[in-house]
Amino acid sequence: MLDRRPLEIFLAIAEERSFVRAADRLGLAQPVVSRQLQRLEGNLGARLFHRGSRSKVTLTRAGELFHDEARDALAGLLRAEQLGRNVARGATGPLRIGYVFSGAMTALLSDMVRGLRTAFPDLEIEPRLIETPAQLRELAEGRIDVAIVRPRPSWPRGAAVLARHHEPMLLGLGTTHPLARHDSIAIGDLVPECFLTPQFDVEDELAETVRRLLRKVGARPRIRATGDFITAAALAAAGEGVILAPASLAHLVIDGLTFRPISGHAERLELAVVGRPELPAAQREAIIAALSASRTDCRV
Amino acid sequence: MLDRRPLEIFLAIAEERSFVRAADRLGLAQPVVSRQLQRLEGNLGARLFHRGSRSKVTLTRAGELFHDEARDALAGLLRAEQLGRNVARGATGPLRIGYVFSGAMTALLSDMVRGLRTAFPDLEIEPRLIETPAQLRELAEGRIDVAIVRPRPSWPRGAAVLARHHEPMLLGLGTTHPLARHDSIAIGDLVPECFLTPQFDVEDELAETVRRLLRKVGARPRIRATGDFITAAALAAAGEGVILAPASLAHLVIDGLTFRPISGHAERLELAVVGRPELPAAQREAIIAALSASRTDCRV
DNA sequence: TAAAAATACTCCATAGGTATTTTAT
DNA sequence: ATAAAATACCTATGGAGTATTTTTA
Repeated sequence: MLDRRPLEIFLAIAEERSFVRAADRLGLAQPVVSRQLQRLEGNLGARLFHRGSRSKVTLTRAGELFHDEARDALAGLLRAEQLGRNVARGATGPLRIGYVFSGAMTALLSDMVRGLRTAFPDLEIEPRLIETPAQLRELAEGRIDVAIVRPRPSWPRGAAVLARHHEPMLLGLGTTHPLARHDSIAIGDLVPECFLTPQFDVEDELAETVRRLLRKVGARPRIRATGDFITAAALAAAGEGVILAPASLAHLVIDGLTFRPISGHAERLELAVVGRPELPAAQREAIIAALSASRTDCRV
Repeated sequence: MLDRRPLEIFLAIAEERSFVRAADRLGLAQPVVSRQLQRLEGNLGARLFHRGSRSKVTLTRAGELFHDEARDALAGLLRAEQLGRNVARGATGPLRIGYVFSGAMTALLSDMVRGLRTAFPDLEIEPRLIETPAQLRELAEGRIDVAIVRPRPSWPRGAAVLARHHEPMLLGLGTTHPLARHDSIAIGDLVPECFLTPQFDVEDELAETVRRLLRKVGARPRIRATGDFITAAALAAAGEGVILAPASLAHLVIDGLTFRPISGHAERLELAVVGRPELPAAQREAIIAALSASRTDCRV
């Protein structure tokens, strides 16, 4: 029964202490203000203003008591509307990002987060490290909003591929390693080498990549799991083995470690950024913009 | 822009998880619900529900985020409306009662407070002891709502006289006092007596009444001020003097004290209950009812 | 196919506008 | 006399209804 308009009008009169000025402020004709207030007073059953034709309009006691609640109620409506619009634009609320380790290793995750943060300062960005299959499941269930995953032949119903990313994998090895004398390294030369791979989970991205690489020359790699990527890099620098890393990590300067391209059909790192169906357009665009702007090879 | 109706409809759909049932609950036709929600979604710029013809209607993520604010906003509106009505009925908010001492000495104040409390449990009743002229000033300025005062030939503009109260003043004196042998006492016999009067302020009601009484026989009273009424009564019981008290206090049993009517044109206690112009009708009626029901002689 | 939401239209209540009157200073 | 609120009357937006079509499990 009590609606928004009468509250606005009531509060405008209360602030302006005049029906004419209240009408003016709201862009209405004065009789509209008169009638709306009368209707409100009728509904509540009490006069809210003393009005004299020449004298100042003043709140009655009932009006004073009503005033605060009315203001709060209207503020509540405005806040709901504001929040609704922000939610719609994707400018507020939580945004849950799933990513595989490679997503963090390349610049994909950080570029995306930076771009979103710039566009929507109030967004609650929540990144979570999840393997690809689990991400796709959670994406379908609406438990994450964006997924950075390994490419799949098919995607969950309605999921939108926002970007595809691919870059070569480089070989990281100690500067004193014999192979470091070559500008690029043939896959065949890698057969006797020990590959150091960070192992996070049962499904181990990098180890799998290494296996695919050596399978091209009919060999199985020697693999040594390490706890994390930095450990692997440090051991490689010490000559304990070699590591595979995406090209975008080549600028990662580690003392005694150098990177070389792998000649021939080198393994490439492939990633895809996928948004859930109802991802707000503004967020989609911000993500695409952030990834297009990134220096890595990225096409939508 | 955001109004009450769309919020109600949004929340109804969210609760019922069905457009048809939501329409049913609100007593609307189903297309109304559809259109209103579409308009809301258009205004906000986001879908709020997933709807399939056969499947359950479920909130989108935007809808979930919007839901809480929407509910709060609507609750705010309802509360404002509720409070508005209560204020209008006079069922809530502060009610400031001014009263002169006689108002408390007779049953007027307590009857009024009891009646109002019964009718409006939530009312914040604030009684304040104020002299008559100050009460009338505060009544005109809207700083008190009801005044229990000595009658005046004219009242502030718009002030409504809710009740007039008058009762005889009795003489209180020690049971062993010589005058106590008479059933009623002539004013002339009181000339030599010492009147004990509680003195609260410069304007001293009871002392003034005593002076008016003795003036009828051309005499000036001996007056002895005491701090409060009970002290005066105790001293009178001890034979230190006599007191004047309204008849409604005659049932006040104090050991050694007895009351006698004053014959002839005895002074009468006159009080009036006046409400400020905009006093809610329900409060006016509750006051009148409370005072009519009281045993004291009271006419409106 | 059947149940539910969307669309197409019709109607009318009321928000809003203009012109005028009333009121209090 | 005049500024401001109230009243009278008109218009049109949009809220609500009925009938119908579209959609998907």
